[in-house]
Amino acid sequence: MTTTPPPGSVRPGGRTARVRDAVLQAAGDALAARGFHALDLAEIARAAGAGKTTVYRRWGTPGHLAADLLEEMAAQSQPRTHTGDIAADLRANARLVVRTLTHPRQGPLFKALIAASLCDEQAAVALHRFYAVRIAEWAGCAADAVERGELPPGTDPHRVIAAVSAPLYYSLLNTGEALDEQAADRAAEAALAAARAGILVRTEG
Amino acid sequence: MTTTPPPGSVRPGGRTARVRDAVLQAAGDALAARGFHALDLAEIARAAGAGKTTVYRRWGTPGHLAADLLEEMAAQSQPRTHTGDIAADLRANARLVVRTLTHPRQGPLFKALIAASLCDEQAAVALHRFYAVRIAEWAGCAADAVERGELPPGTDPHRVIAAVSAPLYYSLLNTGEALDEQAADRAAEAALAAARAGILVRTEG
DNA sequence: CAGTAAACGGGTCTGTAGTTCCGTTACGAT
DNA sequence: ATCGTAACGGAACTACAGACCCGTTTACTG
Repeated sequence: MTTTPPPGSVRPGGRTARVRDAVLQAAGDALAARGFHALDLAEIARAAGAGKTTVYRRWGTPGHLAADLLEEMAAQSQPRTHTGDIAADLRANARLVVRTLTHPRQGPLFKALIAASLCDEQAAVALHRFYAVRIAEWAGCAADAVERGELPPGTDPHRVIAAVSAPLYYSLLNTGEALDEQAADRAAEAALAAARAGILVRTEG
Repeated sequence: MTTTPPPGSVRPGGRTARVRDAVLQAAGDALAARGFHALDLAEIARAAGAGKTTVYRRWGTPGHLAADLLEEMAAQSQPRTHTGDIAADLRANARLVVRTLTHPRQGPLFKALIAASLCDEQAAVALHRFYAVRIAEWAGCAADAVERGELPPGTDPHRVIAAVSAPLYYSLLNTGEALDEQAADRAAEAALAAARAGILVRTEG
């Protein structure tokens, strides 16, 4: 019993890569425009100029397609700012999150991808990896702040960054509260206050 | 042009109410067991012992069914604790949220309902109302704390309660981090630290 | 308690998402 | 440059979610 390699993995270049790019682009557009529930693989194939069979063979379900898009997004993750001041760095991070979530394309896209992660296990894993990458990128500024003595020793840089985003996503998903620059700055300051109070420390386990 | 009243609104008692209860129960079970994407109205009808036509006529789409379930849940919202100590109250709230989100039925159900809110506008409105009700219920303990001088004047009780839940939902949805009692206590303490620092105040607007 | 129409529900029909088949294209190894 | 086969893609097929029809049950009114 030999395991058949997944389609697209043996000859990943040329046409295969072009099809993947076109399909992921079309999937992103469709997710942003209509949401995860309306993701129709046949329509994606049409928009991408690819064959319906191809899309079904390589991705199979909307969830797997969303997962692949998330992996691509994680791979193209952008670098953080470096102001050398923890308050300014956290504020920059919070404002970036708000700008992303209120962006006419990115906002709905992120909502759709979160919906996908709640409907498909593979998409969930990909989404968690995506946020792990984003948090790891920004954790540097909190680690530097500990180094400089701006935050208590033992502070977990990942927890600090996560604490900045958390209230923003809570507004987006749970309460539907508006996201603006004030909300961003408040989120950054709240995370900073908690970190300074020594709440966001590493825990053994 | 007379507007036709929605089915079930003219004769809301007797059989109509029984069917609604059975359908919402079956919908909750299905959402918890298989998630929002797998919500099939015909299957719900079968499980509820109702006619397929009835379910399609009264709810029409999975999103509307989820919205109705959320309204029912908001109406049956449970009262909060009253310890008279803000730290203890926030910890109780955080632990309740963690217990709910890790509950074998409630956890998947909440995930499914959030997925529904990201796929259907009506479900989104219902979800936001649900959290508004929950937050309003618990905001009392923060308002009392301001009254007692445990929190700075001008503190927004709703923001304090939202700040407790936010990191827990962020772990559930974005990072996939485990939710335990430690996480609950940390969330409560972080919210308290931010509130004491005067970050979570009402803003004019 | 009787009459009316609101709501239910079984049976049937249909549009379409997803599968399968098979010929064509072109990646990549030699 | 040549060749084997991985991957693509058009077209026909199938299963089933969701719509429709119409007879039956029953909630509310007076």
